[in-house]
Amino acid sequence: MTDKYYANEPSFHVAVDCIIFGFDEDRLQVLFQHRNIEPFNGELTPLGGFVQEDETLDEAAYRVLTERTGIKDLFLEQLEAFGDINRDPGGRVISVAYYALLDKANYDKKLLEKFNCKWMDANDLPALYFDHMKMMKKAINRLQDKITYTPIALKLLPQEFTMSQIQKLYEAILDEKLDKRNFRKKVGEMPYFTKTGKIDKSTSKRGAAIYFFDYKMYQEHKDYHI
Amino acid sequence: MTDKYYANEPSFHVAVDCIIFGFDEDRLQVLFQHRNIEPFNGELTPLGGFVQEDETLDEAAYRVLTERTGIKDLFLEQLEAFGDINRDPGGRVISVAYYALLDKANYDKKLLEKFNCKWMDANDLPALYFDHMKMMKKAINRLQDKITYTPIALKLLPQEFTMSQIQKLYEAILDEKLDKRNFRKKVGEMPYFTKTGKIDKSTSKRGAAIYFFDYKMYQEHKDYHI
DNA sequence: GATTTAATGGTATGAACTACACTTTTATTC
DNA sequence: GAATAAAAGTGTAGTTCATACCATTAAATC
Repeated sequence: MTDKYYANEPSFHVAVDCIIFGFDEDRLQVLFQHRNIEPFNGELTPLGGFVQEDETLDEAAYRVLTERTGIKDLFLEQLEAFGDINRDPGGRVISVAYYALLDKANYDKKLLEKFNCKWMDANDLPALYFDHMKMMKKAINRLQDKITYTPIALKLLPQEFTMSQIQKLYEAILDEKLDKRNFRKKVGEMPYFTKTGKIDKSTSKRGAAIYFFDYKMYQEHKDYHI
Repeated sequence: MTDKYYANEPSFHVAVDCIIFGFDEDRLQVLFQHRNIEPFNGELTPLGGFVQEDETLDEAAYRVLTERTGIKDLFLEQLEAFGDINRDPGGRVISVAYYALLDKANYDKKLLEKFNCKWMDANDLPALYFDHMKMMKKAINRLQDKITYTPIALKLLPQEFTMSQIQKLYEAILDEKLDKRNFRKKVGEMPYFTKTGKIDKSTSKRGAAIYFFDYKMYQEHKDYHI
């Protein structure tokens, strides 16, 4: 990389930190890793890594995410850059925070162990170092906001799901009970939630209709909200 | 700055770019500067500068802003970090975009000339280089979003203003006509818009009531929206 | 005092959200 | 095979909120 114009300007290590959300039955969860570098070696942190010269910020985040979870079908979005001078006592590091949504069921257990990762309940987070708690709060706020006008939350579920599952998912994210009939009414009005015809009997004797989300149709009818 | 832990990681120039909004009678405007460094020397860009070792990102943005406008009472918020590899042909630079709102009336004309700055109409932007147009779009979207649930737009007006002024301001930002009665109804319901008792006769024979925004009261009654 | 110019104030309609409780289905149990 | 249990599924009335829509008022100018 040529640097003939800006050579006199200071430079900084730049990292990405990914707040990775998963969903388990009825709980929103966040993925942490035991840090394997000093300082704070061994402590829990969001998954992160340093940006390399041959990658964009988004690519760095995607790399960290895929190499440690193996999951490629996910939602990933930047939150904000964090640049306080002493945010990391190990050195001046500017960190760009991301959040991601993925289906835990796709997560390779071996990778989880190999990288020493751990799911934690989003309502019961461990003590966090640096400004990681700020990132967490920002990520949860963004997620809560965004699921009210986009269907990104579905990335937390398998491709097929029941109404009860979506509702539990929304309740977990928004951290409040929702009215069943009103919720189903709204979701039912959206043309891109489609019945597969299949029935899930795993959670009730009666069985629940299984839906899938028609991403193609969604592109044409974005005008409905949950 | 110690760097004993991360010394092997790459490092990058980090810049801030500020999308600065102003308001003039009935137009939303954006401040640009003629770039004074190669490449693209002389072209219009948002106000920007390199982050220094002794400052946070926010501080860098605030510095760029105050040193070139002289204004200290403003709204400043980060948008997002931009890190494409070739976004700046002059070298690898990761830029953190900010947007700011300020009252043009406070702007020192001498500084404007000294730094070769120029207000442009937000609906009639010049050709922009790098990813500056992306930043612009993001800034305008954020602004449009945010004024519907916070009163930040008032930072674009003098401390005292008439109802017509706020309405024109909102119309300029949202780029649509608003119904006068409905607008006044909503604003009137908010306790923190307070009449000063003064009357502005500059724009009408009848005269319009002058209001001010009670920031203290706002802290207690955030539950009203425009 | 006639004219001009912008400021001011209210109502009726439709849309959207909220609250709320019983019936259906079928596997399991006795 | 009748009773039970457990979750899925369904509709309506009330209320709140957003929208559409103009005539009157005040004061300065001529």
